[in-house]
Amino acid sequence: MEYTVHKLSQIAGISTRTLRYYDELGILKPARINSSGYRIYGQAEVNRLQHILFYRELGLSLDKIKEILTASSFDGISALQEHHVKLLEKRGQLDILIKNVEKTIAQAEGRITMSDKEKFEGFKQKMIDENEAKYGKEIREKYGEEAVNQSNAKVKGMTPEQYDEVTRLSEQVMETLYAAFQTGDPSGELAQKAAELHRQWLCYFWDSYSKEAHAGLGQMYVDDPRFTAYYDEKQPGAAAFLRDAILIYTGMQK
Amino acid sequence: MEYTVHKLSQIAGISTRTLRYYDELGILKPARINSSGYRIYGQAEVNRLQHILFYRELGLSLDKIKEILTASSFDGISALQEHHVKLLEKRGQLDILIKNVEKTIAQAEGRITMSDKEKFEGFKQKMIDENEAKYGKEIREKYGEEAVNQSNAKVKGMTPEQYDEVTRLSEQVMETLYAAFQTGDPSGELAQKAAELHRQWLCYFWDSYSKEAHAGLGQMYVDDPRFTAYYDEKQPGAAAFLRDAILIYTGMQK
DNA sequence: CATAAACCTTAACGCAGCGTCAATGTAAAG
DNA sequence: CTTTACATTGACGCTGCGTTAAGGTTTATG
Repeated sequence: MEYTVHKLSQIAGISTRTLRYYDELGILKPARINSSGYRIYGQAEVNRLQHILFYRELGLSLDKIKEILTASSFDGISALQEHHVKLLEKRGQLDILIKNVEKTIAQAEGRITMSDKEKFEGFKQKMIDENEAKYGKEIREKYGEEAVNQSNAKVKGMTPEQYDEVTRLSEQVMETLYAAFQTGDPSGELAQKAAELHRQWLCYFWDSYSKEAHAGLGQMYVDDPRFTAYYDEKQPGAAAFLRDAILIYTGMQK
Repeated sequence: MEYTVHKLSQIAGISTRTLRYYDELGILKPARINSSGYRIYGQAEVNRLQHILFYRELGLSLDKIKEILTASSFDGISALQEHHVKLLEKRGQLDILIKNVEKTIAQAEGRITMSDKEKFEGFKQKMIDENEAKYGKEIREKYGEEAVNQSNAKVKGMTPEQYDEVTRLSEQVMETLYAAFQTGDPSGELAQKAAELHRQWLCYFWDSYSKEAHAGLGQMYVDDPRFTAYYDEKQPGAAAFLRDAILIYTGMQK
């Protein structure tokens, strides 16, 4: 596909000004200029822009991004793997911040005490910035390429079709679950469909399916508060609702 | 405690320049000025700064932050609860970005196909900004105050001591688990301690404990890939290791 | 007791990463 | 053939500080 500034800005969610600025800086030049002087971007530029946005998300300056991208040693795939590592780190920081605000609420309500230092845990971007030196070198040396990707092991063993299907399924489970939750009836059609989709999704990871194990997993969604938070994030009570739907679906409870 | 600019900047992880700038803007004024003209901050200012940093983290301009904080209707606790909601949303966005990079890697390796649009999923901060209107109003109206806090329901029912204990315990589980993982022996002393800590942690959420349920939960940590990722994030294989340790601990397997 | 180190102050300029006009040209649709 | 929706190159403006300058204060140490 070929894109003009406007089209590319649309799909990337940025402004046309930004694209022209990146051109001006030499960080993202269009593939060619047409007869009217319009910037035309191709596939390579789309991918390059994605890299730019990842780096920007991680707080790098445009200067550094240019430096990295124009380096002869730049390799797309290993860069993506570095993005992955850094994004997980960033999520770790966010988790700390979330714990922070939870604790602060508890403290404001007089349920716990909290030091002033604790009140600022999770804000520090310093850690991320300092890691820039390490970033992509030390980490990989320390754990090796394979270990870094090991968490994707199950996904990696899949065919493209399976991968697509499992992604689609997990999204469908969520969508259906939330829609079903609105009805309030775990034995209803929507809720049972959610349970069925959940079963299909599970079968991509389980060697053999059993009703008991399925029902057990549903119970765990309620038993473990971290998992409850996962499902309840968008709709509180969704985890318990899913468990009830699964219990009915598996016939373990009427 | 009372702090000078330097001390406060240290514990908050920001620069002294920033503190003076916030003073200049009238967004965070010191509690008093001492005889030498030094800025002295007190407890109220520490809390206010924390609010400022939360809002800044969520992308608000200093102008808006000032507006919010100086409004007569400002309430600390409900602001904290709004921070909580927004931070969870932000983590959702981050999760999308992480999925994005994982898919992009798979695509680069030729395992799946991916549209150009998909390559920019998760970058959009627009969604967050657009939600600002809803933020804290619609959500609370729809589900009611209690429902919003329902995910914390279990935690809320705890005494300060219990809350502290459960937080400490979950950290200990992780630490002990990772240390045990290094030994490679799920029947070893460290691994069994991790299982014991895990049991203690569970008992804060379960009404009654049974070996079978505990062992079942351990199995679920491996069955559900999302949960596996939770434990495997720092050390791949940790989830399966914990399951094995629990199986031995509960006597369900030698 | 002096003096160096480590703080504090205000004032002013500088910079990145765009947003936002302005003035103008081009493509596609009715 | 005109309107509408694009495109172009400037150029100025803004936010949120970093940084330096030119100086006062406090504390530790020889």
